[in-house]
Amino acid sequence: MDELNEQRQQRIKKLDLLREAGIAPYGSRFEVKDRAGQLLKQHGEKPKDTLEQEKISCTIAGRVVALRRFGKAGFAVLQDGADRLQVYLKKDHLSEQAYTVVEQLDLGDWIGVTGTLFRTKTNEFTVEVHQLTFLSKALRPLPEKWHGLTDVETRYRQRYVDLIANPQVHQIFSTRSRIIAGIRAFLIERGFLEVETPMMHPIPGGAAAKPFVTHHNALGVDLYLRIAPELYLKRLIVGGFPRVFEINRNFRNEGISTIHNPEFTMLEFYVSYADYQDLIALTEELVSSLAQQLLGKTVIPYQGKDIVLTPPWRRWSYHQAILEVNALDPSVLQDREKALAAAQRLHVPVDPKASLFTIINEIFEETVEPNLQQPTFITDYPIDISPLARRKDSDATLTDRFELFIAGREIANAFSELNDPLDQRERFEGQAVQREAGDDEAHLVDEDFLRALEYGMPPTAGEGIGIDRLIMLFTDQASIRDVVLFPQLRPEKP
RNA sequence: GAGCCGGUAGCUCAGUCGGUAGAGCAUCGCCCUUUUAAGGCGAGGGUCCUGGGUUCGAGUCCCAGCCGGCUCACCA
Repeated sequence: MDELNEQRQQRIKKLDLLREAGIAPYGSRFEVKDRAGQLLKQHGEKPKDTLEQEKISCTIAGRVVALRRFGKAGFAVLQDGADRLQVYLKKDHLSEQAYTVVEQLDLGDWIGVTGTLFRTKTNEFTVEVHQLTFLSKALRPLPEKWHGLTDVETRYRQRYVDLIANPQVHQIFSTRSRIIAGIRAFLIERGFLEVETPMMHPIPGGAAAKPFVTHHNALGVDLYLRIAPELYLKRLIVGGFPRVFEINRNFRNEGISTIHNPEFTMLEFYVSYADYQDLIALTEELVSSLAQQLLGKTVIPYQGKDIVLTPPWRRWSYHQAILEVNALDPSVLQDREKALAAAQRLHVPVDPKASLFTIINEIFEETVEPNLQQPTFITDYPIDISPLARRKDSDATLTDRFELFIAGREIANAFSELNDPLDQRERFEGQAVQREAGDDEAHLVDEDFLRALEYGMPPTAGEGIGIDRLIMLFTDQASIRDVVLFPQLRPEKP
């Protein structure tokens, strides 16, 4: 803090000077009549003469992000949302008090101005200011004007500074908001009801993941931050809502990486009477139409490569993909020893005691997933790794399920829901066996969920989409931390 | 959790072989009424991440730790 004091003390001194001149350094209401972006759009292309004839008056507010003063006049650049507009501050045009403000102005301060639009000698679209209202004093200096703020730790810890200094970061989070709004509109248009289900669960369910634990004092019970909303949303299908969705946070007590944050945003939606094939079509339409709407195209750049979101996307069965990518004989899918040998040959590290489906899944993750750069629906997952999904009619060892991969990452997971309460109970019991065998992420039996299914759930298809990863794709970001406003970091030392 | 890389002024960064810690921007003073990385002249500003050690002497070498990034592990 001490090293900051020089600049900070200077600014506090100016703050006092403003007070002495009768100006509130932390003001109140200001009637903003115009926005910089809208002025640029409406008048920004008009030639000098036209602006001089029209004498357009405007009132805008914003943060001073550049200041070029000379003698008794100067230019400031105001940042108003995503837009920047230059204002001209000339002593002759301002009251004595207003010019006092100009003299004490620092980078970072907020001001409101009223004036007329014109073009400077260098043809810059500018507001000639006649009235100036001081709105708020910044006591800390802004990062350097040319390089901005690049220190990654500071960018994440003090996102407010990142947003001030880096317009492209501002843009990413604006896009994030528009993507989520677009998804919401898409679903509501198709008859979905948006719902909110509990974030605190007595039994963490709906996914295989380690939960965060918390405690409710009055009830005297431990609760878990949800790892997925799935089991609650299906209760609502039982309750008779035919189409529901929820966009909200899930919490998983696991590692942090460029594609994992402990809290992340998930869209889950459920469609009565539909199956997973219907969701394949819906997913293609949702993602490609969002791309068209927000980016104006369905072939989008991601980390130096083009991703083709134009439907239709590739469909590839889980087992076919494993066999084709590795040129394996189908018998490895049935024989644990053969699978183990194949894994070793392919340099896929596996526990020699692992079950057949675990070995096969390791091979899938190691060899197939990285190849799924263009959008691909991997279908027909084995039942052993799909405890909530409906069995295939044609093969009881597989499920009516798909996962969507783009850029080598899982983006969505969907299936025809298992609505047979007796089968579901058996699956939960199978999970309990896996849990006892040491898999602490196997699903827990949720008796109330089973009771709900026993009241009858219509045939239903459900899907979860990882919103942060989708946003990474749309905004061409390599790290989830760059699409989450306040990513999780170790607490700062006091 | 492991490996690699990084942490020096408010910000962006240099710092040679171990020998008094630097630049640009920002800040302060003076000049300047159309600039736009404005300009000119002058000035101030440092827990070199922290703690040990080696040394006559450490930003620099060694050890331990903290924080961050990336990769891996983990995460169906």
